[in-house]
Amino acid sequence: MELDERKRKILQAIIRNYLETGEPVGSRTISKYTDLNLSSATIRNEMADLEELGYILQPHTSAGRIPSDKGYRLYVDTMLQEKEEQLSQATQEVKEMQQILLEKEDKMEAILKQMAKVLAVNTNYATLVSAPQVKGNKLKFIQLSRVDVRQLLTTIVVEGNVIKNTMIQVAEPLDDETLLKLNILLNTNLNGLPIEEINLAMIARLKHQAGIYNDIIAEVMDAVAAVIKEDEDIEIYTSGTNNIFKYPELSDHQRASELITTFEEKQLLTELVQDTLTEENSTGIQVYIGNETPVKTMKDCSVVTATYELEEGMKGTIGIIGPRRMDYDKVISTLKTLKSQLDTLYKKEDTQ
Amino acid sequence: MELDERKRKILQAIIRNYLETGEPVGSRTISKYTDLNLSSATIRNEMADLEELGYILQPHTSAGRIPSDKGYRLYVDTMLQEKEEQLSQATQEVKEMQQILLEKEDKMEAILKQMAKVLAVNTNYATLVSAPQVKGNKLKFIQLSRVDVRQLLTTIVVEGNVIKNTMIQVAEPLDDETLLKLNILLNTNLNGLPIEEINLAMIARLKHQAGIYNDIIAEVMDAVAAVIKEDEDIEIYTSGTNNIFKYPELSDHQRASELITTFEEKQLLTELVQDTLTEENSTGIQVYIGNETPVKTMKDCSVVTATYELEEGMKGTIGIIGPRRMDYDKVISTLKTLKSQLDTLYKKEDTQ
DNA sequence: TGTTAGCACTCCACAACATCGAGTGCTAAT
DNA sequence: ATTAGCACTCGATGTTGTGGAGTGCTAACA
Repeated sequence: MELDERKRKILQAIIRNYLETGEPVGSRTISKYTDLNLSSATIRNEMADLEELGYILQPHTSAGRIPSDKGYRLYVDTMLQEKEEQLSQATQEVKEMQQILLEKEDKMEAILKQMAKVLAVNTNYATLVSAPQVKGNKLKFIQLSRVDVRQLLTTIVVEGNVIKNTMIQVAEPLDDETLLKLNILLNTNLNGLPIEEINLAMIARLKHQAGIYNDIIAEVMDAVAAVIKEDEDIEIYTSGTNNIFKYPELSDHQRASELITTFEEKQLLTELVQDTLTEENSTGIQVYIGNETPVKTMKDCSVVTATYELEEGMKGTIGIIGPRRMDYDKVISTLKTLKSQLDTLYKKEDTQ
Repeated sequence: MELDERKRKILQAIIRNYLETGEPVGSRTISKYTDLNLSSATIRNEMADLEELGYILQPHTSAGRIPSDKGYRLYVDTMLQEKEEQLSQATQEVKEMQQILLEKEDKMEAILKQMAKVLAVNTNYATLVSAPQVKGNKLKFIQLSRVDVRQLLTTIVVEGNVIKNTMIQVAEPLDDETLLKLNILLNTNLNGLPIEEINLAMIARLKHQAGIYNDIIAEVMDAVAAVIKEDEDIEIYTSGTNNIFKYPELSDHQRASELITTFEEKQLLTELVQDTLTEENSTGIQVYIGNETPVKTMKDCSVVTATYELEEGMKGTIGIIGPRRMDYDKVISTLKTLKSQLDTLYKKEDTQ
């Protein structure tokens, strides 16, 4: 059996209708909904075929049909309609984002949180934003300052202006000259190095050069190591988790509790983010339908993600999590627009 | 009508039983549960009295009784049993906390998150931890560093070792000498000042002294202002929100959705934290029962909070949010122990 | 006078049952 | 190939009835 044009149209109609209502859709509905001018009986025959082909399924014998994962997949891959109006509608949220990014000060964290929130409010789905990873970035600046007689402050700036601080308690006071020497030593040796390359061998060499300042160097290196390590567990911000209650198919106790937990324990989401970052395709947009998602607790959800790249190597993820019957059109076009805005942001800034 | 000893005992028995089961408790149950050796009929009479006095109520005519807010209040105020075993049991979690605090490095944020989590896992309630506020604290260290030709890094350390950074873009490069001068100017003028006192008048004076470096001073002051402002909105960490699903009385759609939203939009919790911090009583522990809580969405919950003080003026809050029928005994003793641990932490550290 | 046994009554929870209607598959006619 | 018609299925919804837990009240008792 073939999936001819008419079957495709009917499938499309079924999915569209189901996305709107969330109810199984029957043959009579389709018979009127489409401009195919076919009777419900004909539709019924076609539907039986579509079911056999695996694109739709029946919750029970005398109910209408709902799309299967395979059906959604086909829809997402080949049937999305990029209407103009849709696009302009999508930019609604994107405009708000731009506003946020313009006022961006330097509080990356606050911006990302805000982004997640605006997206959630506008889409009525749960959202997720991962902070850009500094993977492969270079150390730009390192400094020791004396804050107190026995307290030193390590300040480390990585490319992309990620700033980290650590306090170090020293056993015996350092004089200004020593401090200056240490700073020069650190900067000449470490500046410009990708943070991943600052490893044990490097530390050993520095310790050697440091001579009597062994202990302090060791502590500073620990701080640097902490920075590197810290960036390994990705920061993820979520918003709109309560939106799941808007979709009955997700909000029974069992599922709701699992999902809420997943959103709270953000490390459960890293798998998703990682997957997105690695499996990047040409558009930078990925759609996970139902069981396709890497996170098992989301098997009844669909997830649409976009990978953005602020600067060379600074990649992050934006994700939207909702029910299978998600408004893919809107979500995808929103993410596409947002992604392109973010992608060009750095360049713009650079040339301004 | 008086609340005599027997009535108290019956009330206590009703509450205890209800805390365990969550079901309305009937006269027959109490008749056997207590060692009063009274028949169910007698209990019934007493229960009618207790209801008239407002300590208990009936969900419907032929159901048992459940405690009213007034009943819970009396229980919490006068009937808590601080068994020894209870206390030692409570310290279970506290020990984990101590562990966490010992490994504390300097990542306040991580510690607080972890604290919230451990508490949530152990108690089966939702938890909240607010970061200590720096209110009234003094500026300890301020420094400008050149990171790049046109980028300056402002590092500000406040007492209690809260560190803030801001990047400043400057129009034209500064030479080393100027930078040094600026640093001296900033430190001599600002060090030791309570951050609240760094206001417009101060800025004006500095601008005057700064002469041609007007612009940079202005920017630095903005950064300082940002630090102050930032500490106004309290940081709150929550955990175990999914625990609400363990209590049927909280987990219908309506309530669950509201609660989840409240926990996600943490600013909705600031009111609670503020209230706790201001209305501090002798024990430092506060119990809000049902409608007593400042947050309306929690009218079906009870909240127990503790105020801890790391250093002079650095106060924070720990809270446990659960159903009205919360295990007050356990929660309160856990929080008491934890609070005292935190309160003494700073002193210990200082003298070690 | 306080306590208790007994009893009629109330009301919810739960199960059994009936009903309705949307939707189907199939057949036969067009 | 399409469609009208029909018997059938099955969940959703509503009705009814029964059981049991619990009450309040009364009368008897210590």
